[in-house]
Amino acid sequence: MSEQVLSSNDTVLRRYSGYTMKRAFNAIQTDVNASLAPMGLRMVTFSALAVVAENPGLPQSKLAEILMIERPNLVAIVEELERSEWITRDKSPTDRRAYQLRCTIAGKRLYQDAVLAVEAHDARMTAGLSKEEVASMKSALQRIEANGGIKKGGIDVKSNVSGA
Amino acid sequence: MSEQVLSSNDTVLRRYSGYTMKRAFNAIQTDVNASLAPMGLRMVTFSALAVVAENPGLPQSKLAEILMIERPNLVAIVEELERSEWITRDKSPTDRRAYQLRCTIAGKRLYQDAVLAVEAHDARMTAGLSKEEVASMKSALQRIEANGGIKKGGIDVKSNVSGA
DNA sequence: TATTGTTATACTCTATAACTATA
DNA sequence: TATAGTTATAGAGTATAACAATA
Repeated sequence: MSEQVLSSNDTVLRRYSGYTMKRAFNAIQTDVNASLAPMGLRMVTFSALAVVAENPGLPQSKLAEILMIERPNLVAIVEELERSEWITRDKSPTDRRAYQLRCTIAGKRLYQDAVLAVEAHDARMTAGLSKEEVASMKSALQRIEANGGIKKGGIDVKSNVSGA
Repeated sequence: MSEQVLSSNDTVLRRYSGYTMKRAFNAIQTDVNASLAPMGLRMVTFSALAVVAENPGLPQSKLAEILMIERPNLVAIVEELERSEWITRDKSPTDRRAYQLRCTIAGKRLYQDAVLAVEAHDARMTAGLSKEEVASMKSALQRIEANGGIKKGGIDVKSNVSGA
């Protein structure tokens, strides 16, 4: 024993917003997925269901844009919701390339239950924080998100980092 | 047109901390990886390098525990840092199963450069927020992380953090 | 020419089981 | 028996190219 391990902690990383945010988000994701799993939903399928419920008739391309998911990756998500008969995909009468997404009755009912589960999850995760503290945190997070979209010298800053 | 698409936004999801946090973290991750890529680092390899730099001699199992990475997944990360000759893996004299991780001179130099890059990244992402707002956000995020470890009716009660 | 939805594909991240060599 | 490091593997999540049908 006593391998001369010092404080053996991550103090040095805690000064970066990103590290702390990653750990908090991991905790959130674990908890929300555990909360939604019993009703057959995941974080992303809940998000898609919510946006469809609030924007009936919207096409997949719009849903993908709203959730910032690439169109190819949305296909399986929409299929999953359709297979469970929580949403319908009807051909658009004005654009025969597009589908109109809408919640079924069962989908709306599930969505209502899921909202309660996610609200309970949110309350659990923010326990000990005042409404003002949570509001302030969300505001800061949205500012960070907005700052991310800013490109500096006209150079396109994207995420693609392939090895090699 | 007028596909009857309403606000076509994600307002309904913005009330959940997790959704806003996911979007903010995506922005952070994209930016930090773009910042570190030119020096051959990613977010996770930077984190590992930082912890090794601050805790010379620690074994992989401890590094995995600190960063909350499963041991099998840490192997490739450590290999990557070793192959680049930024850390060394010496057999522990007191436990022949374990390795002692240490930064090389080049690793320490790279780490210093990377710290500057990550600090610049952090300043960029939190631009427009006061020091107090950033500190408050981090505090809230750490509280959320701590709340995640707590199981209510069960056995798994972890650390009870201060406050409340 | 551009867009919608799709297929195929590939790379990353994450989680688990099981092995070896030690303890 | 338990632990340190490893291998193999499988599941998500994410990104791009290219296609058919349609605009």
